[in-house]
Amino acid sequence: MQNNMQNNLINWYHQYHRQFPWRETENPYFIWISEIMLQQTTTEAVIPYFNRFLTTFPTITDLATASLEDVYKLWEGLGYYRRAKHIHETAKIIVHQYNGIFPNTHKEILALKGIGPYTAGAICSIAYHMPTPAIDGNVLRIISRQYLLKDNIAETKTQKHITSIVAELLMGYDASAFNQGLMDLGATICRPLNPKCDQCPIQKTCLAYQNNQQKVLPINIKNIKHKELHYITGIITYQDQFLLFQNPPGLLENLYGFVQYECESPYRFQEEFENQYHLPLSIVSYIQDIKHVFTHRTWHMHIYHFVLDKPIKGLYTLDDIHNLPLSTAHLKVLKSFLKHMK
DNA sequence: AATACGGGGTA
DNA sequence: TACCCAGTATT
Repeated sequence: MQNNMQNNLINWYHQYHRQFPWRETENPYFIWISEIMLQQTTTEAVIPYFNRFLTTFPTITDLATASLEDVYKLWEGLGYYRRAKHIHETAKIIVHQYNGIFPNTHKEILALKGIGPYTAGAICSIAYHMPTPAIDGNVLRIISRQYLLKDNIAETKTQKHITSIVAELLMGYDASAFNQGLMDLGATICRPLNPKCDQCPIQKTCLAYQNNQQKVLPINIKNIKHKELHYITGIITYQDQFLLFQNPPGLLENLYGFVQYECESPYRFQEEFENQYHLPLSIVSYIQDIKHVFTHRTWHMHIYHFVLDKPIKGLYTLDDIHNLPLSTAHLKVLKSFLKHMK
């Protein structure tokens, strides 16, 4: 066996790989769900969601026949809720077009909703041992260091270049162990900050290490515009019920939340509400301010309690709310209100 | 090519 | 703060 980068990585992986629930199976359905959950999400965050999800929906057919609301509820708090919608849609397609069996060609898998180049490559290599690259943030970083690539990994051009390098490296090796080896190496050794080069199985072939550039690479320049938004967030009650609405397409699509307007005062909120619902609203009290940070915006929620004097559509008891998917931001708001009231 | 899309962890 | 995380879809 050659003492090359691939074998060094694969041997290291077999000896030191991390244990995860999704590594106890090669069932393509389980691998699929894990890879979707792991998109831009840490492994620790995913573990409980993965276990709950597959206990609730042990087969693709179980998932396909569930309600979208139940799928969202299981996703509550995990973020990027479009993933839940895509998984549900895709499960139905697999039942109808593939007889409930997860497809087994790269082309068919890549065509499924919510599955892009990374996820298709990961599923094909892990579930089917196909020689497909799976280029994620870890791989971009490791390959940049290994080959001393000084190009910006945020650019498509650089990502294509790295994809072609990995495709070549993979040939003749177990892509499952190789790809997962890169992920584990990136998470534990070849980390973004303070890489542990002294423990690295592929240190000998690492050009960044040889040139002492491991703390400089990769180059990752992206400009993220961050907006600060101020809202009056209304806890609107009628007797023991709360008024919620379901988000339109866009941010937090289909999740339930409290009514909030981007305005200056609770009196403006009253006006906005009366324009929209054609019903009067009384202001009861200020509750508190809560800040919630998203990737590209921050919400400053100034929370007030309002009451309705007539019932309208969209009122839910606390028991009802327990079964509805809410965003983490508005779960915080609800919690704050309940604490404030007792 | 740029932007929208969550939430939590880390230094 | 700023950046990162087993990225994808849309414009």
